[in-house]
Amino acid sequence: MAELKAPRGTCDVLPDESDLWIRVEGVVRRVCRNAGYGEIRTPIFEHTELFERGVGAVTDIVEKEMYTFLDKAGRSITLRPEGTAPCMRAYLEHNLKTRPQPVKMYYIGPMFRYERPQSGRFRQHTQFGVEAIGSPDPALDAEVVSILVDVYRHLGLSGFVVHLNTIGCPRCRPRYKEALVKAVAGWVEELCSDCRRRLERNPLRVLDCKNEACREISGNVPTIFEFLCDECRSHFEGVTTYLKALGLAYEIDPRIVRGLDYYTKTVFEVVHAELGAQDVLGGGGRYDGLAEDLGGEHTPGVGFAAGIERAVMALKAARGDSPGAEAGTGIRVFVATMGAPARVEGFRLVKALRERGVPCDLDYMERSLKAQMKHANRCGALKVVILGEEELKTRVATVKDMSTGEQSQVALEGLVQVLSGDGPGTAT
RNA sequence: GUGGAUGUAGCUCAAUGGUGAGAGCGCUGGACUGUGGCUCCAGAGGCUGUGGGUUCGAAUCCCAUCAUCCACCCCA
Repeated sequence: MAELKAPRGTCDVLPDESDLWIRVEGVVRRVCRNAGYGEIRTPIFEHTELFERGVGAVTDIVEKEMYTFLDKAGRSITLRPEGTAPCMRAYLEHNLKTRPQPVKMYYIGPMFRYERPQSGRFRQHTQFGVEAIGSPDPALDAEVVSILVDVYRHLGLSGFVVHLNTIGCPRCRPRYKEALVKAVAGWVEELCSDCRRRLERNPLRVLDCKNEACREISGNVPTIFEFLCDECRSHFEGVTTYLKALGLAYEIDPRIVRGLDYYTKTVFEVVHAELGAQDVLGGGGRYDGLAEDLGGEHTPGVGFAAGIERAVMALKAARGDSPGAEAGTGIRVFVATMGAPARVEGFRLVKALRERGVPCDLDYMERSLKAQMKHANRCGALKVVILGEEELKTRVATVKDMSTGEQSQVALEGLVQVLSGDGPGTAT
């Protein structure tokens, strides 16, 4: 057992698994680009103040989960815990309002939160997300939801559900909070200790408590829909209209409230049944107040963030998690050689094949021919080129098809062409 | 930060307080001196997480610590 291990809550993605990651990232990029979103790459650390003001000073993230340190000049720096505030910061800093609106951006990258690790939760995790900044149009809310869903659909994932809600705006939300507190007032004794605390700090959180008793109580409480102002009501209707137009299935779930302060109006989550307690694949919403929180002028925006680790977990759960017949190394051709002169020839051949875009490899362990064949098989090679003294002498290599076992003789000169699929192949 | 479970070979796991800690898979080699998958044989690989303690004797019992897993809180 190695004495040096990856820090708590972090992990290595080994080559076996990285294929899956690359697939997820590829789908994200394709779906985003098709919808007119360009990639933004913001720093991995920011001034601590950005998150204190953006995410909200009384959120759990800011209160206890940030990786914060002083740099050598005494500045307070924080490893980013989320991607939306940095995107908005970049929008304001670079005056992106001077560009055609809305500005649509996506990102993929690591986020950091000092939390106790558990299934689906890490101290460094990777999020992909999109932000559409500069327009209050409910069509954008729906677009953003559909982008997230499309990513999962294109990954072949099923068994996920879109939960949709609205949490109003600074005009109507306080009225609802008040009504909520009043409605629960008679049952405070029945609430769990966490919820009693929530009641004071953030009453909406009582709605998504997992405790049975709390759920029963909050189930009988008025929903926010009765308290929405006209603007929020029509915005929500707009969002649902557009979602229906897309034929996108969703469930209105008055319990989802989200934990970051900047959300207004639309909030949503995509949950997956097979993920355990941390079942949220991704979530997001509208944040029309964020720009002002950061000292900019009023600028509406919507977006989401989703966890790549969780997407990968869901994909693994779906395929029964049987990497089994080892995904292979992606090698198509293996060049087996015997003797030093043949190895030099093989080394050149491998280089030539790679130049032609054929993934190939040869032995580096001084293995016997037999062992090289075995190795080639395990690597998943489709063809093996055998080069020995005889082949060198006659300038004709033996090519074995690993699935049929058939062998053919191919002149060295035409080998690259045959193996790269250009020529019909076979000879002499 | 809180609660529970678990730490033995690269992986999955055995071993009543009592010889030199084992097996399967994987890895390397051989049977087959130039031919993979199947089979058989062999080899390499361990400070039993770490540090204390109890004991004639500890992988095993006790304490501490670290780590992992699961759940809470919260979130991706």
